[in-house]
Amino acid sequence: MTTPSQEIRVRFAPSPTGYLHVGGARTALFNWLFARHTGGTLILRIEDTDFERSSEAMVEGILEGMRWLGLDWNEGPFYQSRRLDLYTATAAKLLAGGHAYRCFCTREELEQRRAAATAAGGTPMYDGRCRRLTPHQVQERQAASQPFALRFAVPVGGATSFDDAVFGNVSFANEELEDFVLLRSDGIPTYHLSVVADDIDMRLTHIIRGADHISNTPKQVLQYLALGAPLPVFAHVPLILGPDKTRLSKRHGATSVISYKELGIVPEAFRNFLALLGWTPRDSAWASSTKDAAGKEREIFGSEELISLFSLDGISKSNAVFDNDKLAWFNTEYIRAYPAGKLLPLIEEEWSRINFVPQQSREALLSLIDLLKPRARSLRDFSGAFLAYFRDDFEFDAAAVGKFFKDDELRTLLVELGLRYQGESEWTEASTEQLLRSFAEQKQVKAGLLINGARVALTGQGVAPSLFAVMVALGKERVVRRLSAAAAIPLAAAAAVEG
RNA sequence: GGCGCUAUGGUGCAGCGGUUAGCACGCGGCCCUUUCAAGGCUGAAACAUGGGUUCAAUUCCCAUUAGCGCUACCA
Repeated sequence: MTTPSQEIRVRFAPSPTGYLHVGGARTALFNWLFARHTGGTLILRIEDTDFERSSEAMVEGILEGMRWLGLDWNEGPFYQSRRLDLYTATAAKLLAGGHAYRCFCTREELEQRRAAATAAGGTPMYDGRCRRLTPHQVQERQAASQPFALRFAVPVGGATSFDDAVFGNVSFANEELEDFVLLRSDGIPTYHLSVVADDIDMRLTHIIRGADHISNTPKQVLQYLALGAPLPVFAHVPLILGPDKTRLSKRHGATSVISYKELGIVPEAFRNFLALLGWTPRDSAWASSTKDAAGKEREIFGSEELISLFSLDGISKSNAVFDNDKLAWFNTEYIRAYPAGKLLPLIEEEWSRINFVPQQSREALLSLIDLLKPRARSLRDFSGAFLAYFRDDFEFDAAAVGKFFKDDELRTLLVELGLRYQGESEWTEASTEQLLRSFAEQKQVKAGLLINGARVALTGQGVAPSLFAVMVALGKERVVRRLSAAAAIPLAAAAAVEG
């Protein structure tokens, strides 16, 4: 990491018209990684100039999403709705410099002309008629207090281009750009004006944002030029698509970041997954650190690694499909790798969601978590399938009962096994296993039958850690109690499966 | 429709003129085994199409096709 001659300043500028969605989250993440990598500054700016659609609740939702992902910022949040003076001043500058003009066309007129142009097979673009108004005509209309919007006067002819850190040189013919609106007739700035005014005012050096803004960029470049401001580096990041390769939307399921929290995803896993959607570490300088012991490429990167590895030139140009399976894999990897102490607070959040307070000591909880985490797919398992380890009130999984518990004789045997365990004084994995195996031999049944049955009776699940480890974790008292109650395990569950 | 961008297995990426086209997720098989994971071994699976440039194209150029984006007094 070299010391930049100029401080790096980037921003995440969401519009609070919805919750933080995965695309926005990745943009935020890339900005954050870039800022942290370069020792720069990350600014949070709320683009709420669309008063109709913006709300404070949405701002809170966005902040909550960022906090969950562990993305912090250095300045802000700034609200554009409170910086209106800057925009009108900037607009005045543009007007004074001859780069903008008043447009008296009404919304209705505009719509009509657009419809007509489309019907005629043409391109619906503002025809610039108010740009040709004489000073006298403008004066007249103003005197008549006709409402007007302020439009940018796009240069005639030529092209506007910029060097994108991801896409390279991108160029647009000026004749393709229409005289876009800077200030609406109510005096509220449009996005085109407020971004540029803010990006200049906040001295941003890099603009990292979604590729859906590429087409807007020339309009912004033109304003920088007109204002005599230095151009920042633009870096457009490809979009995230759903499995059907269309833009990610509610239709594809969870799109808000916070819904992944509710799904039991570990934030760091989500971050790792997101970082690798559209970005990969550039090999060369970090070759050793991106390979595992066997020399294969790794994909699990902690926050610090991600920060040190991040660079703009590792961003790919094509859109990426959000893959839930891969996210699930990252999640299990993180859950397995986390020490129990780090997992506990996350699990406690899960429990509080279902109003459950465990009675065990912290030590007991930690060892239970260590026992269970290799099999966890989600934090939700701890508030669902794994509940039998933490309390006596739990459900029997119908499929498990159906598969391992059909036999009536098995119930009798398990009850008897419970009685045997009751008489045991030693309680270790070895002793419990030995007792079960000799009991099986004595009864002339396969040990596996009892093991499978006992697993269901003890945990309610067909899937569990090693049975004898479970017995030790549960403790003798619980094991005896649950085995003794084996006869009462609901048959309905089994019937439901068979039916 | 116009303009822009993109195009390697099902998915995410690597490759940056000459490779048996690599890795990860997912999928199949085998081993391990008390269940299920994990783990070990292993298998199937890709350079969109057509032209160029070049001794040589997945790689460079151009078309075509497809996908996505923009096309508002939304952001």
